[in-house]
Amino acid sequence: MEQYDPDAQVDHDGPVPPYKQLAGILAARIERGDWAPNRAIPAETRLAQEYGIARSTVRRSIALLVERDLLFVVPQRGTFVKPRQ
Amino acid sequence: MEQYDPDAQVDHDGPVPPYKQLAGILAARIERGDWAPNRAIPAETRLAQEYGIARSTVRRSIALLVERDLLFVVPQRGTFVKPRQ
DNA sequence: TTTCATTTGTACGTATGTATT
DNA sequence: TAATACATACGTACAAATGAA
Repeated sequence: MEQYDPDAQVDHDGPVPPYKQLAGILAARIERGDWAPNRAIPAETRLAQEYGIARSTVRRSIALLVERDLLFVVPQRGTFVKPRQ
Repeated sequence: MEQYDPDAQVDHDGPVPPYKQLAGILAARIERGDWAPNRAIPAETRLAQEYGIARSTVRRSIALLVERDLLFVVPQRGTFVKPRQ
C-alpha cells in the first residue's frame, strides 16, 4: 500500500479509488497514533461523513485494514486498533 | 465452511446469510466438477438471476472463494476455477 | 423491565467507468 | 456499434446486539 498523508482528504477525481485512499489514510493515522491500540476508531457512519464517501465504501476500506491486521471489528461495538502482533 | 448440496437454492429466510450459502453451493459445484479448472463460472449477473440474489451479494460469495483459492478473477474476462494447488 | 441510541451486518437497487469481444 | 463483464461508488433499508437511561 502506498504511503499516505494522515491529514489527506479523499479525492473523488483521481485514479486511486476512494476505498483505497481511505485505507491508506487510516493506516497513516494509526501509525501516527491517532488512536491507541484496543481503542475504537470513529464509527463507519462518522467516517463516511468526515471523508464524504458512502458507508459501504468505508466498510471496504476497513475490510482491507482488517485483512492487514491493523484493525479488528467487534460487531455492535465498533472497530478497534489491533495491538502490534 | 459447511457442506452444501450443489443443487441447493438460496434460502432468504434462514439464519445463514445468502452470500455464505452461495459460497457453499458454488464450492460444492466446483467440487462436483460443474466447471473444469481454468474454465469460467457463470457471470455474476447470471448467478444473481439464477439464485435470486443481488449481484453485490454474488460478489461477496466469489470474494470468499477467491480467498479460499477456489476461484480467481480476471478483470473484464470472468471468474475462473483455480486448478488444484 | 422497558426504551432508546449506537454500531456493525446484511441486502438491495442503481449508476458510471473501463476493457474485451 | 453493440453487448458483455468486472470495478467502483452511491444511497437506502432493515436486522441484531450492545449498553445506557
